[in-house]
Amino acid sequence: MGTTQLESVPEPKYWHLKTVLSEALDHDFAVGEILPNERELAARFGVARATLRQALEQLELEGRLQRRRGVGTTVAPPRVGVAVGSARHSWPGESADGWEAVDAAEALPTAAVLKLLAAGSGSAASGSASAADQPVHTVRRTRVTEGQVVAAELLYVPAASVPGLSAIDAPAGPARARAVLRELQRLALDGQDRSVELGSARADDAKELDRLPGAPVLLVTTRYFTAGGTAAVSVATYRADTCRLTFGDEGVEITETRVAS
Amino acid sequence: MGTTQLESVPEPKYWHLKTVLSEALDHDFAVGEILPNERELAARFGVARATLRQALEQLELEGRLQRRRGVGTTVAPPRVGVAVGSARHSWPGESADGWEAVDAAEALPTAAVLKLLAAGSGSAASGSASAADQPVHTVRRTRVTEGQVVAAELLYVPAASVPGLSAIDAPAGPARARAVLRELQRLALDGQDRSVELGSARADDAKELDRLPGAPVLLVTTRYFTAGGTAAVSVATYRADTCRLTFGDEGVEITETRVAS
DNA sequence: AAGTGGTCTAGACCACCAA
DNA sequence: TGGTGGTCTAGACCACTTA
Repeated sequence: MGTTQLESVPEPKYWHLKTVLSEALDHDFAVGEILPNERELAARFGVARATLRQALEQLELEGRLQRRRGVGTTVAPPRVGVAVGSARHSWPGESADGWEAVDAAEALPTAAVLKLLAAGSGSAASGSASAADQPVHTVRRTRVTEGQVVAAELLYVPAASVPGLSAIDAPAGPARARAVLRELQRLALDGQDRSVELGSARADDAKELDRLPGAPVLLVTTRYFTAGGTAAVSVATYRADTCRLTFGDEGVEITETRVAS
Repeated sequence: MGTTQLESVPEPKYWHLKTVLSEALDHDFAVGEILPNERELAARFGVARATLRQALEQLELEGRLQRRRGVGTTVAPPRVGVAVGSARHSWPGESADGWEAVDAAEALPTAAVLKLLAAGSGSAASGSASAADQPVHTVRRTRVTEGQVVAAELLYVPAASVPGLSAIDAPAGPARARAVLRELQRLALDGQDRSVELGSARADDAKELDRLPGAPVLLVTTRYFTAGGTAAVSVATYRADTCRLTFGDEGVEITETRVAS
């Protein structure tokens, strides 16, 4: 009666497990060190393997662990900070910032891409279905930081945006991708627009990022504006486990995060 | 022999399930509509409940579904875009942007907070342990968008940063929090620094965000610089399921994302 | 071939919400 | 009180890596 029943909520096992493991990682393990395998860890803590895995999954989500099938679970290094918003208003590929052109192709835009391209154009051009029939050049790029692929990007450039685009005759491959970027850079960039959200890796992106499909990723969507409207849209898929996106307005960079509870 | 064995990889059940459900959500369901419960869905698809849950978890991670214990699973509305980087270089609380001061307190900084505050100060002041002994004012804020709490923030202000801070005598509560912010705004802001990463909600943040502990969140860490160095640091915890962080340099806003595979 | 993490099952019980 | 999602178990088999 008088007892206030303060927090009688039983903490879930996996949550407690995660806390214990997290502290063990801080004190008793070095970066890169291999943990005991899941079956042994589960036995050691007296829980089912599924419960143990639930704790490991969260720690991996937080960038503390790295798990690879057939290999084992290792202690992850601190997340690498990748600059996303430092160079203000520039076309993709204008500065050597770790991006590598991979390939380029031409296709009709999906509904989602069309929607991204349509917004911001101001005039209500959605009346006719013309935009959907216009082909879109897609450029695939990859971003490498500290020897590791941290992001895969798809850039969509409507053929109508860039006049010189139809003259490109390079065969598929990096050369063609670079050619498309070069043409794009000829235009006057009026502004850009960026958003970040959580997603899960599509099969193709996952392969490029050396992760399993469905792995958590940070989706960075950028729209590039010219006087004519939205000239291009890119969707970059960053590994959420290993990356920290930085939007430093200056050269300064945050070195480490993790605010303990 | 001649058969190239093209992609003999069997797609995991939960992955296929997710695809099927995703398309069903697009075509046959309206926002807010309640899905059949997990046991029935599992039976309908002929899989174990755990497998069905794996698919639902991913869809929730992608912001397509919303699940509430004791209630059910509903179709989520499109993510709300919350502006994070629009107002350039301003102290927290300077513009009425949906943030509400909740409380303020004073405590010794944790090692992680200390680290964030130390970096960027230029001079090697880490020699003495003085900073660790200096109390830090912590301000709790909450951000509401469209009637929903989308973020919880903890702002750390070293007492040494702001001279007028020691004179504050307001009792705990919103009034005290606002008083601390007011003092902070008196300083000249030299610059700021921002990073975004994936995390899981601590118990206190989860409560504020109306989620379970461990829910996926986007951690936005901001450092505020004055001539004297890092004057304050804030860590904002955004609901990853419902939020899309926008860094628009202008008034333009992305309206919808989701690039289908 | 042996060992790892990834997937899947068929149950059980619990915490929470609404009627 | 009944129905929902959340947690947990003790198994099984599979895909992958390494030796």
